[in-house]
Amino acid sequence: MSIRIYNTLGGKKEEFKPIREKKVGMYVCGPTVYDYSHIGHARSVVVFDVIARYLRSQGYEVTYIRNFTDVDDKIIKRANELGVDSLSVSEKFIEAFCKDMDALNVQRPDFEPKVTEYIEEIKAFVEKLIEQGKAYQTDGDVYFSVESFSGYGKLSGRKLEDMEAGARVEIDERKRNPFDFALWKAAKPGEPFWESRWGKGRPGWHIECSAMSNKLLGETFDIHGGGKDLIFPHHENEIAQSEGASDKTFARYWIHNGFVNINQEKMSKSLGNFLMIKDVLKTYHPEAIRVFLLSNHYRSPIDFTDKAMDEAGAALDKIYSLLERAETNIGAQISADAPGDYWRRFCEAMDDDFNTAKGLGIVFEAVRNINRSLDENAEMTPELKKQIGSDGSDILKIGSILGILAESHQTYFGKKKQKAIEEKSVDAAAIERMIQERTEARKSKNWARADEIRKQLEAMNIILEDRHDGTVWKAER
RNA sequence: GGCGGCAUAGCCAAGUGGUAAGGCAGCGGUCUGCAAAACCGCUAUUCUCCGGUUCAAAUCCGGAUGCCGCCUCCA
Repeated sequence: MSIRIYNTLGGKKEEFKPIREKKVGMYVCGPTVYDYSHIGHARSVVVFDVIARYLRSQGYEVTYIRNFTDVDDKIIKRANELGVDSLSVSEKFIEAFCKDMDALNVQRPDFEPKVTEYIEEIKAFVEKLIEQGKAYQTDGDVYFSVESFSGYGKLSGRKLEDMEAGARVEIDERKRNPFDFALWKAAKPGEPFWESRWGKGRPGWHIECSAMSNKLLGETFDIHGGGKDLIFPHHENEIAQSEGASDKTFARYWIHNGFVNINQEKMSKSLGNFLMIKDVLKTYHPEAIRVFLLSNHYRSPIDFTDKAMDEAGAALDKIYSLLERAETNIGAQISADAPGDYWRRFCEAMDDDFNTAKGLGIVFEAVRNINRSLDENAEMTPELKKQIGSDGSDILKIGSILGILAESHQTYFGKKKQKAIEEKSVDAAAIERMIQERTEARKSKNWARADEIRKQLEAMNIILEDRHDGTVWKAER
């Protein structure tokens, strides 16, 4: 079974064939670190995290790279606002980014290159383009000449002639074509700079990805990803530079994820509705965030609402509850191994352009079927135990790709209780005492007292479940 | 102005030629002292609308309407 990927370059699904058998080079554009990361960054990072995990599960040896842009106008601006140097701004937000992504159970890429660590490679790349006559220098700036690259516009489906009518680009007399873009920018007073043949300056925005991917993955690699907004101009320009310099295909498969909207509105500075990951994490379990992000196809827009997040949380509860029930019934811990039918169907969904939404549907089918099996069979026969262990194992294996179900159900529900205790200032010991009293009341068939206690707890957002082996409590969402 | 995407039940959503996954909410039922949880059943004869191709279309083609994104160093 082969994997099919929707390639932005060409605009259709294609069978995925890596350059080297069973090896994949993947480069994803990371953040410009001038602020905390928002939920949109989370989507991009989670989507490509899942893609990397899935490819590895299918036997590919993946070299996954995600860069940090740590020199940039916005970082300099922020540094000036704060009265610190730009390096301390970028370091601070790189650290914050890593903290957020660790919280979201994102696996670290193999390399996380920073622009400031690849200045020599970038200068050499620019030099090469100048030698080839594809870039030119004016004052201390160096520009790439878009007209030197005949394929310019092939990724975004634009033509230079058409775009000139747009008139949204300021005319810079020093550029030969308004769409020429900076490879190297001369330093203004007070800006960070590196010495170069063209004077003191710093890299332009696009060149870093070309230089770093070239160094780490070679002139041609398999997958290049990022948010949809990067298609133009960023990725278009990367192609122009890289293919201009090497005369070879740059990246073979271009994958772009859709945006996250907030209550049907685009996140934007004017609306001031940027939703930071660190803030969302205060309210929702990180795995619920992943479930939410993966419940739509990665290319579609997705709408962040409290309702959608509550549903994602409920979905996660449902899966963990099933795992708890299954382990209790078979009297053993379930581990992710011995792939079965659900896993096979999950892989079919993922093979079709990483359809995580369909994959999650398969998880719920498994959950329902196992629950039914447990409802219908009072006797736990060895065969039944084996079946449930195997199906549960599929769920965990799928979870290991989606990056969910990484906790034990004890930890998961324990944390939920803990959170309820802290946030709603309930007293766990008091709850236990009340439950104890209710249990006594029930034994003596004092239903009125039993119901009264339950009502009291309900008022504290505590829900009771009377099970065969005792009463347990849960915090209402 | 140029380019691209989307439109599936009350809500979210998968489905790219073979007769509508899954989740949430709702209603009815099983279980329960009563609940909760879980399960079962019901809830789109139909996929924005109009044409066309085909034995067959939510799926392909043309058109209409509506919504959205990019063309601004926003993932």
